[in-house]
Amino acid sequence: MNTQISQTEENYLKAIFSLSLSQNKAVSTNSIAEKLNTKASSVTDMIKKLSDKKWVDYVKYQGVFLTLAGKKIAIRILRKHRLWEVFLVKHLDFTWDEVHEVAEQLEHVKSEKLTQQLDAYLEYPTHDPHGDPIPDEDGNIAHHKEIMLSAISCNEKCTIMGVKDSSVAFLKYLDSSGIQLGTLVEVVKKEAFDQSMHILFEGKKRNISQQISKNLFVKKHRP
Amino acid sequence: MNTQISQTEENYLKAIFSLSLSQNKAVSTNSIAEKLNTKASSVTDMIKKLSDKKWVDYVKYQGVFLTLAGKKIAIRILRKHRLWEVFLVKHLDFTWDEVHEVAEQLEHVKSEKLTQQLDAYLEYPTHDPHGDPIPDEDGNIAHHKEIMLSAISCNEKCTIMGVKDSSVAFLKYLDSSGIQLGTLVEVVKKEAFDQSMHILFEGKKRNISQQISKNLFVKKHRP
DNA sequence: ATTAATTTTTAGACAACTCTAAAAATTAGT
DNA sequence: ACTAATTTTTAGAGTTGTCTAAAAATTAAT
Repeated sequence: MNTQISQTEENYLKAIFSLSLSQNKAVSTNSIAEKLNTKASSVTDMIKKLSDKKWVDYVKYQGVFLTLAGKKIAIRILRKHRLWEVFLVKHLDFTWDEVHEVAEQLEHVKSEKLTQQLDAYLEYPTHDPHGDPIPDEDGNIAHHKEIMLSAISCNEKCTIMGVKDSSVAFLKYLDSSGIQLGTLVEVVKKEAFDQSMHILFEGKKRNISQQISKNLFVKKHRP
Repeated sequence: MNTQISQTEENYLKAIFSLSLSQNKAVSTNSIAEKLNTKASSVTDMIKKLSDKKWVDYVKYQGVFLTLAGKKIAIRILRKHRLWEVFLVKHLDFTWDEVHEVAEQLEHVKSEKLTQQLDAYLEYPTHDPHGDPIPDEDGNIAHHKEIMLSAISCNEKCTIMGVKDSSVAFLKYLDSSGIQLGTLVEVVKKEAFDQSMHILFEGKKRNISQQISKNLFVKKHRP
């Protein structure tokens, strides 16, 4: 059995990890296929391989769970991905909607020293440019409490902490609106009709749809 | 035909480029196989593919030449490799014998913006940590005149400009001797017997074998 | 509780890259 | 110039990861 992990295997573990975060059931073959833009039959093949290597627990027709070993690998890749994102934005003038594609490649570079030194060089950042937490060397993830802007009531204030949807289109929309991580937002009014909300930030007033407010993580300010 | 270049194809082009520098004949199948630690039959297969893609000119049993397009790709990879080496040494505390392996991975990351921004961030370095020139954006390489320390006469002075052999073993030897790029060296005496030479640098005297002096590029000081 | 719809797996095939062993071409030696 | 040694290519096969189409299992619906 080949002992070296391939980029493809890494991508599968990363996808399974990410899917398992938003549920506590086994991860289905189809959901993995959709996430990786591949076919269910390919996923089944790969899952068998990952299972042989003891990175997932697999029961036929029942989907998979990551083992501890598998989770460790997935988190290590996530850590690299997010560290590189910080590097690209902080030092190479990338915007937050440009980093993902390049980080997808950089995350597969294998060198313990590289990761550690990069972490140190960036001064041990805790979050990436989208507000997602960066796992530490031991794999601990400081996950933010998941409060969405859509859950904030009238006249309450909050700070933008992260994005749920990190598609290029959404990030570009935020840029054009002037909304960034750390932006202080006050909810002025909510429309019962379509759940859109009027918000106030940096002196500007805006109306945002529920689709927007449901994809922004916030930290509520104490009243 | 697949239009995207694979990492393997990139490595072949890089190897052919490097081999073609030290000769002006066609590059042989065997020499490529040796360089890439693979078998001649695998090389033949790949060469056919590269030839189909118009990256090499290939005549059966006669070896290959890079086409202009092929050379351009090879130089672009070399540029990325050396830029990353500079980054690793300058910012991430890597030593010059550690960088190669990691740069071999980083050089395959595909992003024009990444390369350009990295170049700018490093302030447009002209040489990598081994003294090898970094091609500019247009592929121009400022190649140093190839004078070896072994060709320097008694009582002449010179500066170490680069290494020919960049194996880990050789680089470590140099470190332990205190020889670095930029070190000013005076040739004190040459033994006719074994061509070893006595050199003086930074107040220290040393005897070095011909194997060493033949692998150090130098710039002669005007008399 | 059967049938229908959906999901998942299997079977067979293909593309990229690799290998070993044998055949063909080139080069070198006398 | 002819044989011997070397280099290169071909033929056939293995590995990884992918796909389509069909079969099997699970889930949903009446």
